[in-house]
Amino acid sequence: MTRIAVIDFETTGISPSMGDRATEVAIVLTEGGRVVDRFQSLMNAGVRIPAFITQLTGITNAMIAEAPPAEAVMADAARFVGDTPLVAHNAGFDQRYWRAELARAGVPAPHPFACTVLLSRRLYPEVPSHKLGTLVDWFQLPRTGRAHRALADAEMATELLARIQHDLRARHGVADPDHGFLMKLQRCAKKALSKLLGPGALVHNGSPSSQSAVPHSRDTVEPASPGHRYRPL
DNA sequence: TGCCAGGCCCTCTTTAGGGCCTT
Repeated sequence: MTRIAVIDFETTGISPSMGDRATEVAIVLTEGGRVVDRFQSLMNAGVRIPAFITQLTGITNAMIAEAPPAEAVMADAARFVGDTPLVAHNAGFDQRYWRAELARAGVPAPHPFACTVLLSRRLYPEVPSHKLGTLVDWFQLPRTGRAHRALADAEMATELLARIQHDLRARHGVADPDHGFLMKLQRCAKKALSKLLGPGALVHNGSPSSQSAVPHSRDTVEPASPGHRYRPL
């Protein structure tokens, strides 16, 4: 069964190379397109959170002060992921934090990252914006919590990934759009898409509501609740 | 308060510049 882990970080800024650190990580583990496990934790990296980041995410310095050390959280996260390939929305961002924070924890980070922004740009050129929130609204995907919190964003990215995989099967006849195929698709030049997806690769069929119903990836699992580690009952 | 980076992508391009996307 194909496993994919969808990850999202909340951070103090946009660049770990400029000293920014992760403040929260969430990972949604899927198997065969269904959510089978979740991991979420705030983390204390010993840095202060800028006010505008608190305004954006709702994560405060007081919340971080009570959180476990970043190195311990990242080691747990790495154990949770194992060798499962990762997916993120704007994966370059999350991959940089994944590598930077795991390096601080002394843990290797060889995981390949597929990117739902790149996949969305290739599959849905008609969408006016490829921001996660815009795509969720466009496809009428469920929202499970406050945007810009790690677990809620990871859940939304998981729903978007399910939509992408559904459309690859239904519209393009891809029997198994696994992580390897997603990596190949996101690297594929737009002019070469028809070779990978067929002659109708860039032909969309109208508004999202006119398309066939897509089963949600979280339909069979319990909704998220506060805590450090989430497991479906 | 707004900027900080990095990779992708488009175009009035390719010897470049700027928008998008993430926090």
